[in-house]
Order: sequence, then structure tokens, then C-alpha cells
Amino acid sequence: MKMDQEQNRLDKVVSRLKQTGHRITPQRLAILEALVNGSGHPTAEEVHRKIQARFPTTSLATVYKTINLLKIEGEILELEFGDLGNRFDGHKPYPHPHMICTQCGRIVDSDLDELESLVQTLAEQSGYQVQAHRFDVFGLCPDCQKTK
Amino acid sequence: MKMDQEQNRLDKVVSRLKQTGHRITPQRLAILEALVNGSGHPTAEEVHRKIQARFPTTSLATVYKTINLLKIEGEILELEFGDLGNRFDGHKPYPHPHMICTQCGRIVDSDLDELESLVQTLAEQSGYQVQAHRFDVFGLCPDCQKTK
DNA sequence: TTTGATGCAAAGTATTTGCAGACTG
DNA sequence: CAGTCTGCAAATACTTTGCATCAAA
Repeated sequence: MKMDQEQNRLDKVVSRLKQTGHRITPQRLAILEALVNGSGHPTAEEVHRKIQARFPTTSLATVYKTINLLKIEGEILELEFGDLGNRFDGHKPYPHPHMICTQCGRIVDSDLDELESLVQTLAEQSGYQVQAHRFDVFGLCPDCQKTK
Repeated sequence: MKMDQEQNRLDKVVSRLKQTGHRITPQRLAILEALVNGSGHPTAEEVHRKIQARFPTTSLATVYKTINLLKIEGEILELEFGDLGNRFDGHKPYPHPHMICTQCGRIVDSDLDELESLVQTLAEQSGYQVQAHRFDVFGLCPDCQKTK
């Protein structure tokens, strides 16, 4: 089930952090859970709010520091949006398309095999040696289409 | 030739602005040229620097205001990068892939017909009503591969 | 016990806003 | 001539940094 997968991923990240000489503090664990659990793509602010109940003294600076650590370790993706604020994807730390609702801000993860071959084509066309990519699609989610 | 195309595009944007009740000041024209001419994808800062020679008193605030106006009118694209700073594409104001060199910051515009059908697939898959999209590919440009 | 991590406050960055005066149409 | 635009400075929002203290391993 879903919970197992999440737990699995959590464990993986934790052991990766230990391996690379980082400490697992209760705050870090809470931040990590906030990023991995559920299907959300929270802002730094939202992560901070989520863990307030359990760790009321945790500062936003610590959240940012932990997020940066996870970015460097390649365990989360940063999604940079001008308006909706920067968000983080702790679910699948490899490039994949995001569907962003311009009305409610909801973000859905996608997968699409064709994307890689398309990137490959671009690489050949341009001569670039590709390291990463980002594909964001903006529009109205099904719910917001009804509301309109 | 290239210059004609640029002039063409410049004229088009100018008349569009006039039509929508905006005024063409010398500063705006200079900012517009800085965005349309050449193949660059400048930051707001760079645009400001470019026009300093001709209009030494132009403020960065005016550059930002003009850029925002052009964004609203749909005449330029904003490319949001965390590190390289936000950049603007005044060449093709419709979504297209960008190849970004992670070493020298160079950005190359691409075109790829397959992209639209891929977006279409995602739209069907997710139920989203697509309004726009963004596709950025990061890597080493041919020059920087040699240097390495 | 030994670092690395936390949390506060202060410092940066990038962008936006308010407003008086200047200029386009 | 009216209303928009400019440019200055101040405000804002977001993120990073310095440092003394704390705690994981």
C-alpha cells in the first residue's frame, strides 16, 4: 500500500543521509516526512507550518537548511514558480512533468516515457550534454474547470 | 535577413502596445530592443545595463515595470531560474524548449513539433485544460564540454 | 566527546510599490 | 492638456548567513 511505499522512501533517504555523514535529528525527520508523505508539493513555509505541532520551536531557517541539504543529496526537486512560490517535490526525485493548476495551485505528478526520447532529440539537435530537465504544464485542473 | 525580422517583430510589439492604450516612450523602446534584438535571454539587470549608454537615467524599476507590461501583453516569456536569475525571452513569445548551459549560462531556443502532441497526451491523461507550458533542459553546451 | 545541527536575528537579493514631477499622444 | 510613465526611495518577500548553544553518534 501507499504507506509502505512512503515509509520505504523515508528509510531510503534516512540511510542515504547517514551514509553521507549527516545526522538525523527529530526536526529533520519531521521535515522529511512533510516532504515525502501525501501527494503535496509544499512551499518551505508550508513545511514549517506542518511540523509546528510536533516541533514548535523549529525555525524556518532550519527548514531551508534541511531542504537545501536534500536538494544537494538529490532527494528532492525544487519547482520554481514565480507566483505560487517555490515548491518541493519529495516523491520522485528524478525529472518528470508537473501539471500545475493556475487557479487552485494544485500540482499533479506525471510520468511519460516519451519525454526522455524527446530530451534525447533535443540533445542531438543542440549538441548539449544533458544533465537535467524540467517540464511544467499550466492549466485548469478538472475541479477548477467545473467551478468556472 | 535577421535584422528585418527583428525590426518586424519590434514594430509588431510597438503597434500592439499602442493599440492597447500604452505609450511608447524612448525608454520603453530601448528596453524592447534590448529584449528583441540578438539572441540573448537577458536578466532585468542586464537589460538595464544595456540601455544605460543611451539612457543613463533609466531606473531598474522602469525596466521591471516595462517587462511586466510585456509579460501581461504576452509579448515576452519569463524564464524562472533560481541560480542564473530570472531571464526573459523576447524572441518567440510562445512556449518552446530552452537549452540552458549550467556552466556558462548560455541559453539556446529550440523548436520541436513533438512537444505539442506530448502536451496533448498529458492533458488527456490528467484531465487538465492546458493554458501554457514550459520545458527547460539543463546541461553543458558544446563549448563548455570542450573546456571541461 | 566531537562535530554537525539548531534557532535566533541580521543580512542579502530580487522585485514591487508610492508618489511627485515629466512627457506622450 | 489629461493621464500615463518615469525615477527615486522605501517597502516587501523570500532565502541565506553568522554565531552561540545544543545534541546525535
